[in-house]
Amino acid sequence: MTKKQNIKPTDSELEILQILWQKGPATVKSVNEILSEKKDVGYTTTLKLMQIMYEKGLVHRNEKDRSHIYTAVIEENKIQKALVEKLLETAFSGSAAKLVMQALGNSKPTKEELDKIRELLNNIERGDQ
Amino acid sequence: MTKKQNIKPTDSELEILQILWQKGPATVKSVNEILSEKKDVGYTTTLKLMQIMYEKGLVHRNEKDRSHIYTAVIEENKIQKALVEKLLETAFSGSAAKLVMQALGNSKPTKEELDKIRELLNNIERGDQ
DNA sequence: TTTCTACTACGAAACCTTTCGTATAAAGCT
DNA sequence: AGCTTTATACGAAAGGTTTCGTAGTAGAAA
Repeated sequence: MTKKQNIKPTDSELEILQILWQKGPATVKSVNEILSEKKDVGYTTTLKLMQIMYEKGLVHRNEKDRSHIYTAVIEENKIQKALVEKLLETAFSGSAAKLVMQALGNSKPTKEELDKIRELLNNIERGDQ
Repeated sequence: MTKKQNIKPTDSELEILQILWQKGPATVKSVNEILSEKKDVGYTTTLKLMQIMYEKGLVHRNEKDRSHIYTAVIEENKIQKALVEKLLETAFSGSAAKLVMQALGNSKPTKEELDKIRELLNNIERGDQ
């Protein structure tokens, strides 16, 4: 029986997960440093959030050293998938195409990205993957 | 001075907005009927939510009849745009292409949808629209 | 007119998220 | 040893969302 994995991080938790995905294992201190670059947040606030995330099983932590080292447990992909699915359901009535059009319509993808998407489209059509 | 329009509906509010977008103007009763098909929710809960949405300016209501008729004020597109932008920022580090791949990878778009997306890709590349 | 039904209004509880202050303790310094 | 620094732990407040019970009321039915 493995611990049930919570797949619905809050907004603040997501911000922290993003940092962990990007940096890899990190201490509260370093996460907070990055976090406070873009928002005004106290150290103990970040600490508390990360402790809660630990209780929820969103992160793992190594307590060997005095300053614990936290690691994201859930893969970035899984969260992305869940969030896209949720958005699809709650705001696009399940139409992925509509979501895609919105996303593309409001951004400036590079030629490379466009080509990658084309390739994916072709694969889907061929029934690949 | 027009009332400031709140662009961040909560999850429950979104569910209601979706119904209003789909059905057009509707009473609390009919919204609740649809809502309770997929979740267990009491009538007064839906009523309260819609009253709050009214206070926030998310919906408009016609009080002529005894059962008020509610209409979504915000356009579906605007919310979709805002939500996609938020998701892009909070979970995809701004990469629309990644989001698109996720959305497509986990759904089965029809040939028509695929073609529409291809067309959009071409337009973007040509610098159209 | 009285009763019944179908509404709205509203307060308050329950719950969740975010924030931060204070307590405590280990480690390093003098 | 005593003092300072740097951590964690934890409780609790503040604010927001969701839920629902109760009260009030207009209109229909008897």
